[in-house]
Amino acid sequence: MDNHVRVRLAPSPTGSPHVGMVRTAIYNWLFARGRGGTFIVRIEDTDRGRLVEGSVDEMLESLRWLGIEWDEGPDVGGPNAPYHQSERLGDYHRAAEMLIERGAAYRGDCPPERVEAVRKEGGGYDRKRLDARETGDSGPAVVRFAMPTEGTTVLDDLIRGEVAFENGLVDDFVILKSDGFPTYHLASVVDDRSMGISHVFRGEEWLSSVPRHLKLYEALGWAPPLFAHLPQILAPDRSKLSKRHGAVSVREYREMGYLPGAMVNFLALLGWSLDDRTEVMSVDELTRAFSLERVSRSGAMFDAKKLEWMNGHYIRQTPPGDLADALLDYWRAFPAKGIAPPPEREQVVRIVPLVRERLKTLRDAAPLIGFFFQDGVEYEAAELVQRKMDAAGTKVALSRAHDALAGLDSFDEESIESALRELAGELDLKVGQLLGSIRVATTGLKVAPPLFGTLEILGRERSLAAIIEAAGRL
RNA sequence: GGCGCGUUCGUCUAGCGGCCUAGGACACCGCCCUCUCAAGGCGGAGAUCACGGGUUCGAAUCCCGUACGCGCUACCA
Repeated sequence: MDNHVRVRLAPSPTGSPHVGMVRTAIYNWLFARGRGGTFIVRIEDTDRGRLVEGSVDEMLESLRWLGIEWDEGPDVGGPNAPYHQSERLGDYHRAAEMLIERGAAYRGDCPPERVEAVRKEGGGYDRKRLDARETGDSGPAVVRFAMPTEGTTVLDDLIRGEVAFENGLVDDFVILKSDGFPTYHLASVVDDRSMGISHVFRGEEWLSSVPRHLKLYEALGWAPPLFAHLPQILAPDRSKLSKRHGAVSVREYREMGYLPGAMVNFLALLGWSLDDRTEVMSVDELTRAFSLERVSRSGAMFDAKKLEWMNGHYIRQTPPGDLADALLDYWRAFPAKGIAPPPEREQVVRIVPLVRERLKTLRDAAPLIGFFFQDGVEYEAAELVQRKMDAAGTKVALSRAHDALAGLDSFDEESIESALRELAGELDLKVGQLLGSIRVATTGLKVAPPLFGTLEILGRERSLAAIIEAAGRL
């Protein structure tokens, strides 16, 4: 039973992959993986007017980046595979013809206003009146589904339970457009059937269309798949999430320095939970734990702050070597947010432990460690002078620090720390005051990685030179 | 307007009749730790469980109604 699971993600190539679409992808994927099923990506490109060049590639690239792998998709189907609906027009036309022959659909070429008008007259209207041959109207020909005017259609939704719809309230929707392309309703039903889809997980905005789909299956003589309508992802103002609310495409999050693991984990939790405490979960754990029973019914607001926290958590969990690789990859992909020229991996691996718990995103790294890779540091001389100190005192402190460090047998973190702490005592300064001056002198930053480790990595020569130069500026 | 779905701390949620004087996480506040900033530890504030009726010995949990929010109502998906 379980190995009959075949689910699909059916994106429309109309722009960048939205986080809502990605969440739907994650649920489908986790469900399939958890049950030894198949996960398919099918491109729903039936609206030629809204097609956006390159969006299929961007979509697939985003899924790949997230680690979401599909078993069948537009890149593995080969010619005539049903993965681009635009290549399967014959299927939809055949289905439409079948429906027309059975009297379940009809060709109508009168304008939409006329359809509406005839419907409003009510009382079991004769659909032939919608045909131009009868009415004398003329417009582009479309095929409409003859929706039953009586009875109730009931769906047993996997998440929401039974939902009933009055057939008479659903209009005769278009299944084949005048340009020869099918609408979503026909195309998805035909494809889900031909691809052997067992479960349809999609956004709740589709719930209202269910009676159409169920009646289509019925008229075609096909058994429908199981349905689960997922809660929506909301913007901070509870409206639908869109560009005006900030980043909505996964590409943007990638560019902002988010880790794919954090992204998947966070999105999985937007509308689903395991229990009352487990939040950080690997893909393996998610796969094992995911179940429809625990998907919530109400919409979930996209909490960027929590994503940020989770990303920081993932960064802290990442071993230094892996984090260095992630940073290098990130800088390579987005040079503007990196360090030029690209640093040596070895060097980054050494620095990473110093800043790992200070990063919320990969983007935070460059400003914090860029000085390691620059020749000189920039700062205002006044910044060297710490609280309750003056220029003269700072100058003395700096040159004494230089001497102390110069005399060290070994220029390692521990030796540096004890030397500097001792010096602070001798100068009757707070440790923070002394280190503050040295920090600015060597990094040019007021907020920087821990100083002792920083100096060790910087090395004796560079450290001493920077301190001397700073003293000279006072 | 019609139809459908939804409604527990600001946010994500736990809860599926008694364990709830409602638990966890993010955010927020305070303290501790501390070379800056973080991270971490400890503590705090924050939800009369949308509202009103029922059912029941007992309801956040079941039923009905109302309100509000969202979705659909396209030759868009």
